[in-house]
Amino acid sequence: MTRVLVIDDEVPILRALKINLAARKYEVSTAADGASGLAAMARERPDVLILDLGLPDMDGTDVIRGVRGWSSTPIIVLSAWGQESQKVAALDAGADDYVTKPFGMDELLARLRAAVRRAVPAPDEPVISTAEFTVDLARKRVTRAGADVRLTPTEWQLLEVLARNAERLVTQRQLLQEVWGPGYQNEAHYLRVYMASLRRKLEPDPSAPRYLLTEPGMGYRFCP
Amino acid sequence: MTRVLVIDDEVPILRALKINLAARKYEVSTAADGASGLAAMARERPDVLILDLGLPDMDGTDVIRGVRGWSSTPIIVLSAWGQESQKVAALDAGADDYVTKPFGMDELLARLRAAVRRAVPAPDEPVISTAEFTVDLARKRVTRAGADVRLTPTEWQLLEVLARNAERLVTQRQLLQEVWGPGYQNEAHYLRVYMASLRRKLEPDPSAPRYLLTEPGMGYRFCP
DNA sequence: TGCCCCCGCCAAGGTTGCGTGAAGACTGGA
DNA sequence: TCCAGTCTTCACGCAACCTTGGCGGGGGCA
Repeated sequence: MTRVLVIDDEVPILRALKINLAARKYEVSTAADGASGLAAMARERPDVLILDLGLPDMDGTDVIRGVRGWSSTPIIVLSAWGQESQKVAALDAGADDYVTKPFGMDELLARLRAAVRRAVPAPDEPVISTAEFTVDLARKRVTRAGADVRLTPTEWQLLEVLARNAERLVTQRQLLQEVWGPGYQNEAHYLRVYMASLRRKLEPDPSAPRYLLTEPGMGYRFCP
Repeated sequence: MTRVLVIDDEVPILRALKINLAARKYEVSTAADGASGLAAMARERPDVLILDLGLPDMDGTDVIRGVRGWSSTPIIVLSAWGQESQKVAALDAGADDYVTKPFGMDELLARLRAAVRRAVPAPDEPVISTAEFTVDLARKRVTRAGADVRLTPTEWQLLEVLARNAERLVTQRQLLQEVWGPGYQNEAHYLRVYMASLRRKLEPDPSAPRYLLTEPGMGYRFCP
C-alpha cells in the first residue's frame, strides 16, 4: 500500500485529502506545520509527500530542501493561485510536481500516481549472504551463526569494498586506495594482514578460504 | 537515471549543484575532498564526475589521474577564473570538459548533457564465449566446463588483450607492449611460453589450437 | 634436397608474492 | 595518567610465478 504524507495547515483541505486518499487505498498521515512535517517524514518514510507551500512556521522551499538533503521521495507541491515565483523556487529546490489551488481531486490523484510511478524502485540490495555468514552493508553488521561478529574499522572497510564488488576481482591497488587512501597503493602488506584477520573471523577454515579468495598477483575476490 | 558525483569543498556550491541537479532528475552524491571523492568514485561508479580543482587535500590533476587509472567516466572540471594553466593540466590529465567559476547553471547543465551523451560508447561486451570456455572481462574470470580456470597474472593479461581484439590479428609487438610494456618488443620468446601455457589450460587439444591461433610471422588471433 | 628461420615444448634457477605470528606505536576513553 | 584495542611494521618459510636457455620440428626458399 502506498503511504502518503500530507503537510498542510488548512484543516478543511487536510480532511478532504485524507478522506479521498483513504478511499483510494492510500495510507495517509498528516502534519500541520513544517517542523513536525520534517519529523514525520523522517519517522514514517512515506512513498510520496504532498506539501502545501503556505505553512505558518517555515518557507515551503526550506521544507523541500530539508527533505532533499537525505531523501529522494517524490514531492508534490500545493500552491495558491498566482504565486508563480514560489512555484519555480519549489521546483528548483527539488519538488517533482505542483498543483494549483483550488484543485480537482482527479488531477491530484493523477499526479500522485505519476509521481509514484516515476519514483526510483529500490536503491540497493544492502545485504549479502553466504552459507557461513551475512554482511549487512546498510547496518554495517556481520552475522555468523546468529551472532554478531566484531570487526575493527579497517576490517569492515575492507570487507565492504569486497562485498560491494562481490564475485568480481578487486585489484590490490583498488583495495588499498579505497580503504587506506591514495598514497598507500604499494603497501600490499596491509592487505595480507587484514585479509588474514577477516578470514580468521569469517571463514570456517581460515587456512583454506572458501569466500575470501586470493587471486595471486592480482588481488582478492569475495564469492558468496 | 544519470548518477553524478560532485567533489567540491565549498558548501554553497555543493548545495546549489545538489539541488539543481536533483531537480533535473540526476542522482547526486557528493564528497568534500579528493580522498573521499576517489573512494566515492570507486564505490558508487557514477556516470559523470564534476570535480572542483581547488581541493584542500589533493591536487585536482592527481584526482583526475586517480580516476583515469581505472575508469573512463566523463569528468567535468570546475576552476576559478584565471587559472588557465591548471585548466590545461586538468584536460591533459584526462578531464573531458571544464567550466569556469562563477558559472551559470544552464551552461553547466548543457555541458553535463553533452558529456553524458558522449560517454555512450564505453560499455563493452564484457563476456566472450567459445564452445569450450568463457572469458568474463569485467570479473576477470575464465570458466571452462563450469569450473573456474586459474590463470596467472601474465596469462590473464595476454588473454585479455587477445579477447578484446577477438577475431582480429594482434601483432607480437602489440602483445608484448601491452602485457610486458615497452622495451620488451623483441622478446617474442615470452609469447611462445605463455601462449603454450594458455593453450594447455584452455584448448581441448593444445597441440592443435582451435581458438588461440598462430599467424606465422605476424602474431596471434583469438577466434571464439 | 638442404638450409634456416620461426614456432612449440620442456626444465631449471632466481625472484616475487603470500600467509603467519608477533612486537612496537598509536589512539581514545576511563 | 593508565589501559585496552587497534594499527603498523618486520622477519621468515613456502609456494607460485617469471625468466632464460636449449632442443626439436615444420615450412618456405634457393
